[in-house]
Amino acid sequence: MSGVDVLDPMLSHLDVGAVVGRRIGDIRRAGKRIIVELAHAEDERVGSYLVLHLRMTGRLRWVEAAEPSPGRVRLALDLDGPRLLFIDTRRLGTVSVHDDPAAARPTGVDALSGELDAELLGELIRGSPQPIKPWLMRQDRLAGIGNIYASEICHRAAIDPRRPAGRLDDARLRRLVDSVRSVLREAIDCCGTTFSDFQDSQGRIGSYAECLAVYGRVGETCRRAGCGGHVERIVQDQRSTFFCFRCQL
DNA sequence: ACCCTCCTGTCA
DNA sequence: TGACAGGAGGGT
Repeated sequence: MSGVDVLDPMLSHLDVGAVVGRRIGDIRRAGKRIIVELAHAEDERVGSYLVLHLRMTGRLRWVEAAEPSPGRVRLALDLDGPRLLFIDTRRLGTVSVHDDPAAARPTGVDALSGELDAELLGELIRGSPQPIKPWLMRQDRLAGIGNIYASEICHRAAIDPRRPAGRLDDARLRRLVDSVRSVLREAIDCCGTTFSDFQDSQGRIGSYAECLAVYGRVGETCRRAGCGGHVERIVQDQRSTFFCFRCQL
C-alpha cells in the first residue's frame, strides 16, 4: 500500500502508519466484513488486518490513480497504480485495523461456511426463544445475513419469521440451512441487491432485487407455486419483516 | 422485547 | 415535515 487518504474526519481514528508501506496479502470476506491482510515489510510473518464494513450504503470502487474521485469518498487506498475508494453516502460504514486475526473476524459462524449443516445450525439455535427471522441476523451466532435476506430465507424455507428459533423441528431446520445457502448463493451470483446505492468494486449494479420473493413486496401475490397468499409487512426488533401468512408456518 | 444513537438521502 | 432505509451498538 503506497498511500492512504483519510478523507472523512469520522475515520480519523485510523492508524495510517499501520497501513502505509504494507504488502497486501489475502483479501477475504468473513460474515459482512472485508478483511485485508497486511504484511510488515521488515518481517513478512508479522501482519495486521484492515477491516472494512460497508453497513448500509458503503461500497468499494477501483479507479485509476489519475481519475477524479466521485463524491462521498471516505477513504482512498493507493496501491501501486490503481486506487481503491471507499464510498459511503450515509457514512455508517466502518474501518479498523487489528493485530489479532481473531479480533478481525466476526464471532459468528459464517453463513456460507461449508461446516454449516442442519446439525450445527441446530446447536447454534438451541434454546433461543428469539423469533427466527431476527435470530438469523445475529452476527454473533451466524455471520453474514442482513434484513433483506433474512426475510427471503424464511420465505423460501416456508417458516413463519415469528416462530421461536429454538423450537424449529428437524424438517424446518433442514429447509432453513438449504435456504440460507441457496438465497445467499443466488444473491451473490446476481451481484447483490441494489435499491439505490450498491455497486460492486467494478461498478456493477446488483440484480437480485428482481428475484426478491417478499422483501418490499407488500400486497403482492405470494410467488410460491399454488400458494395464492399475499405478502405482508410486520416489524420485529425495529426492522421490517416481509412474509406470507398463508405458506410460512 | 423495547427504546435510542450514529448519518444522509428519498419519498409521500 | 416525518417516516423510512441494506447495520449495529448501546441502554433499559
